[in-house]
Amino acid sequence: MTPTPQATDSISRRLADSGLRATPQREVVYNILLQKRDHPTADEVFARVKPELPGISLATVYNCLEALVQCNLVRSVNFERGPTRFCPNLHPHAHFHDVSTGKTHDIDLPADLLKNVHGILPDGYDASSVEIIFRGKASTTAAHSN
Amino acid sequence: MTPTPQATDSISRRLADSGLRATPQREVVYNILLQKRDHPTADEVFARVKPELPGISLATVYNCLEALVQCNLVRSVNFERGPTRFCPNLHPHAHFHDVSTGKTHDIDLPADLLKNVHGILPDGYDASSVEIIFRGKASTTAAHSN
DNA sequence: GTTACTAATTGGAATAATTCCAAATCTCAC
DNA sequence: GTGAGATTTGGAATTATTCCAATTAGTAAC
Repeated sequence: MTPTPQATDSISRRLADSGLRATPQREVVYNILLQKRDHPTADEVFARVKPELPGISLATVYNCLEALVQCNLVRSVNFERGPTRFCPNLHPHAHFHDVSTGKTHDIDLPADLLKNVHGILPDGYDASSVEIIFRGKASTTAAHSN
Repeated sequence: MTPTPQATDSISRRLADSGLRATPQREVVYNILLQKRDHPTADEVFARVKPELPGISLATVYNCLEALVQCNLVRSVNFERGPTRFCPNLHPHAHFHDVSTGKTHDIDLPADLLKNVHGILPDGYDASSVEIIFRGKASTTAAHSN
């Protein structure tokens, strides 16, 4: 649950690999995402970062999130209509959007299923990524993560 | 490819089933969606409807689309960031978003795969729907539909 | 360590998509 | 035909995001 000690190192490397610099703003934004994995919006990230970096601007938060997405440290998710949400990227996972709580849960995506899903594509379709989004209700016992 | 003759009947019934009225605007909007299944945005639908119904407003197009979605005649899809897109709902299908052309292709979703996908949900998660969105490139030979 | 170059940040303005609202209009049931 | 409620309309308002120009910060070469 606490950020890993080598997080700062890894973010530097990852950013550098994509030709981007590791700035304090980017590091703080990333750590905020790691701290509470509830798929926050850019606005929510902004609010959480401000106490730590009072001078930061919303535009910078957008920039940082974009940079983190670009270097594959973070994934962006879009549910219908609303603002884009962000999660630090681990292993392949689907998203379950609970319509009664509004919360989003990560659902582990087994490799073989991922393969089967790609298998439905006809010849000539070359998918670089696939996003799977469930909508429904999660019982309270299931709703521990968010 | 041409709208089915009984489309007007079926839309009336479907709307009524959801407690909604069948207005000329709703019928025209629905027929427009049937005529060209290229997943248009609300703006695009507006542009296509105007020649037929010059007095229609954009707000009404949004209202009509919402009504059609509500009674399950139409499905709304959201790719990252951009505006919501609409398709007349047939059988279960995934979406392939071609990043080079911007076009969206329907991908047939076999029942057994759909079942497998739902199978990854842990106990306590009850999904009412699932959306599968591929991103990538389609070869020109594959890209006949849009 | 300066210098010079480029990237990143900032705040505010601008844009895009959608929703809200109040007034006019239409529809259906009676 | 009248009345209640649904629908449409146009414009204003909102939300999320992007753009922009000016400043600041980081980096590499000397």
